[in-house]
Amino acid sequence: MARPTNAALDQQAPTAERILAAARDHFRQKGLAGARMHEIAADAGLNKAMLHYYFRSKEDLFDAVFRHDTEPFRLSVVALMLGPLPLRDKITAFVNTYLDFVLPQPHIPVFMLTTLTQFPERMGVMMAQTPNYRKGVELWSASVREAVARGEIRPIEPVHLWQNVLGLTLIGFIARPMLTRLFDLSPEAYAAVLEQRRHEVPAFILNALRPDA
Amino acid sequence: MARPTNAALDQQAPTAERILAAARDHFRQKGLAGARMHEIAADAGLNKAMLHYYFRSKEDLFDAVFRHDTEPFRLSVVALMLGPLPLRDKITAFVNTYLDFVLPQPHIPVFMLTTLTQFPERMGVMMAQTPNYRKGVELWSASVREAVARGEIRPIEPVHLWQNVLGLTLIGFIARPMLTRLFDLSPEAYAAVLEQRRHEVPAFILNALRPDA
DNA sequence: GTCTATACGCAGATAGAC
DNA sequence: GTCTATCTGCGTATAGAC
Repeated sequence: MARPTNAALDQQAPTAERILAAARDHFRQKGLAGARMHEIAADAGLNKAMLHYYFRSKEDLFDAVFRHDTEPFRLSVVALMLGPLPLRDKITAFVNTYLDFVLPQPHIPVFMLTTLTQFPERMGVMMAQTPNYRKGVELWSASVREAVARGEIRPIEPVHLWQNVLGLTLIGFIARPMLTRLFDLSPEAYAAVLEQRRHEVPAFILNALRPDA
Repeated sequence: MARPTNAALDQQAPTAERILAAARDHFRQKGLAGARMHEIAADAGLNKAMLHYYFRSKEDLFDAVFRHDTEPFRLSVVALMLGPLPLRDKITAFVNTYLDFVLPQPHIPVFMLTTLTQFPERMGVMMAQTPNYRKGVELWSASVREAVARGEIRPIEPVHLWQNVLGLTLIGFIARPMLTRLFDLSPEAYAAVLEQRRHEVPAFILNALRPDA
């Protein structure tokens, strides 16, 4: 017998895990306000009381989901930024790391961004749970400025380059409903497009940064 | 006496307008599920009953807001795509059109994208309210392919180029909470960054597309 | 730990006077 | 058109038996 792909349906898993897995699906797709505790309970094969037994309140459950969804990714990115790679390799590595995390769970980007927009105070909480993030950003900025000074890349501000990398990488997940309709793409065709971003995005960025000969 | 900037507070405006203006603020920031009818009513200087008198239900009110927020922009973009400009000018014009629409109302991008993610069926409704959108997309794709064939730009698929233009243009509005914290930018400094996108984005794209000499 | 039953509040929606 | 008062259902959360 094949294992169910969704942990929420795996009756073997410990109760807390089943709840978290079910909660993820609902919070990612409907947000904090839109999700319903009884639906989460049903998907986890339990009733509402158990949710409150394991996680005191809806907000606590939401916090657990949000943290679980973002933490490993944040830590990877900081590690990457602190690492020894030269700028262009860091860019490529970031794109690949992002796609590896998000392709299996394509709702995460919208979930993260809308949560941070609706509750900006959570950004502070997240940073507090991300050691060395400030050092990572400073190293990024420094290495962009150095590359510019050395003439390796065209002049660009670190904020703008970071924005460009991020925007190009996540747009496919955020604008999915729009892009599939506009270009009339099947789910399979769209999955292929997302996979192509792995090469398309770094190539686009590195071309844009290439200085005149 | 200066006119209040927010139409919701303008006691002179017709009631329906005041409701819509107040509703926009709430739906943009909290979404359909998170917004509260009595809060919208209070901001419009009315009570809940009036909201239901003018707009039968919460969903109807939401639809009106969503349409109002997206329609003029959609129509502009289609007009632009159907127009006579060469590809590179179309890209620049798109960026500027987008920024003109969104800079004064920076919550719109997240509002639009989360709405379409949570209720993908609305994409169909939107398309039905956007005449010639299909022709616009086809013309875009054709002109990208022609430019590639003529060697004016590096080879790239139309979906990818469209994605890149969109991602680079809207990321600043979507990732605002993240970027301001990471790079420690004041609201004024961040506003300046967004304004710089007007030049930064087209320059980045045109560099990326530049074929080898 | 897991359940059933229930408390409690609040949100959306309506009735009906003015 | 605008209001006050009210209905109704539903959603979170708790009590308490097993």
